[in-house]
Amino acid sequence: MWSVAPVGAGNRLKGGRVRPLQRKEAALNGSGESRWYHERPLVLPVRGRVFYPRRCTMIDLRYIREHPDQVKEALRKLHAEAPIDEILHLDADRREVLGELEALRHKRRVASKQIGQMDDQDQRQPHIDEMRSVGVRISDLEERLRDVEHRLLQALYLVPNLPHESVPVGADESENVIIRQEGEPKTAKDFNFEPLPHWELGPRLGILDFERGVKLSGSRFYVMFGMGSRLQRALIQWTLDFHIEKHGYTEVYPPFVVREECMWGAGQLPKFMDNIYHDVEDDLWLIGTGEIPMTNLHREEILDASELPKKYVACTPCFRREKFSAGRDVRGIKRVHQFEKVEMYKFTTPESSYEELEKLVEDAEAICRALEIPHRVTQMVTGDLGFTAAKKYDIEMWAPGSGEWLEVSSCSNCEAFQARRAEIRYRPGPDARLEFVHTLNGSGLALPRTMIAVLENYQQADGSVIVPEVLRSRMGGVEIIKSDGING
RNA sequence: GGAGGGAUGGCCGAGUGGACUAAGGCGGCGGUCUUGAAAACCGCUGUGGGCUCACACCCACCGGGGGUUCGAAUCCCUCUCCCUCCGCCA
Repeated sequence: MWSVAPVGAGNRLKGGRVRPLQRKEAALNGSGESRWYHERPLVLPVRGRVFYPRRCTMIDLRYIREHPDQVKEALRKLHAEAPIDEILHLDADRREVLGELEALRHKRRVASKQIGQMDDQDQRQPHIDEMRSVGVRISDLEERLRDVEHRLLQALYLVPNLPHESVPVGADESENVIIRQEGEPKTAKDFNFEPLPHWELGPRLGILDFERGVKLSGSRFYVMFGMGSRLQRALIQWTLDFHIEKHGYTEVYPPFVVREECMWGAGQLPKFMDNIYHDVEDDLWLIGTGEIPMTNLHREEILDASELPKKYVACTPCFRREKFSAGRDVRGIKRVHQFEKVEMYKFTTPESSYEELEKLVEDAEAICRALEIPHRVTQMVTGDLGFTAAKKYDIEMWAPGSGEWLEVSSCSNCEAFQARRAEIRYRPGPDARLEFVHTLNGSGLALPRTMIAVLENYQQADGSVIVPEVLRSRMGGVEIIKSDGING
């Protein structure tokens, strides 16, 4: 059960919340007074155990300990905050307590062995009495240690990944750097008519239905019909096959709901707690991206150096509460609660991860190119990196109807950030120490936005949409989606 | 949903309060022997942390957590996971 030393509210995660959890068994059998609800500490559990900093997060802690100024400087560039001073303080506390505790444990161990070898009860008793008092001190120190480690770990989990040196410094997304662009954005002049946004185009064709989405599930939900649904399915299959056959990825079909520790491992918790759907009944979490199950495929594993890099691709639904973007992008299918995404994921050695990041971006771009849709690659500046990435590129497709560049892919190198949280390691050589792998993820691509780009780029004056050539064989040879295409 | 059985090192597997510093075996690494290999024999073997320039040393880890005890793989409580059978079911 989750019994740890009591921690004051001030030690709880900033912005987090402590969720009451139903634990009938615990309430019935446990020692606590609470009847039906237990407060759960916000500590990463792994296989049901509390995940102490002595485990994998220690490497990160050691870096903070030895380079506090660099860490603070990096956080400043990220425009992020983390309790570094608190971490340093707790770390010092921890080591002080630990030193004292271990000395006492050693003393007890030696003495206990001697007591076991004594026959004479009168001879034993004074030693037993002494060790009894040592045991009390050990218990006290252990409780202090638990408390300190608990607080230390909570603080550590608030530290975002630090940026790679090659990432340009910038405050926010407005300063992101355009790396390259392929194709010219199409304008009304190119079309010879005013291109429609997909939220008009789709319903007119009878392939997108927002009213029924609301009827079934509420705002930000939608229904696709006929050739719309078929177009998406063709895109998914074609994209998966593309990455499998041309880029050497292994297809994965993972669960779409996961345990809480998967969320911590992938870096979704604690930061994005309020953006994730969570089933309280069985304590399962709906994935917001395929990155989550794929990160955890090798959680707590030691990979063989010879099998790196491991490259996976999966199409998964993604569920997002979008609590942080209320009122933004409310029209169309650009920002929705449920969508499909083809996700690429790599486990690599530290030496090759940046090379693999470039390849990852190229793999995603190849999809844009094959679809013949203008796109560009942008690099995130430090202020727009997010919580888990050390370096990140976005790929944007031009949507002429909506009149904007649409982020269809995001490719990140998380370095050891997720590997450390999920404890994914490999042995670099026969006698080498275990090291954390690097993990990378990249959409290849996100379906609704790719659908938007296809619909808006391939639309014609009469409201019909040409099917991109590469998809036709998967759509029964259909070349044009017309308004009578519902049953097509 | 019901009943039962389990969880020990890379793997198999012994271990009911003190020599567990975890038996034995398999695998792996090194060596002896050999022209070479096999076999045989000998030795070694995990993870994390603390303290260290380093070595050495110390602490923890037998599914997780808590407890009893001078002392716990072993006893108690609790949670999780896995397996088998029955029931239900796409």
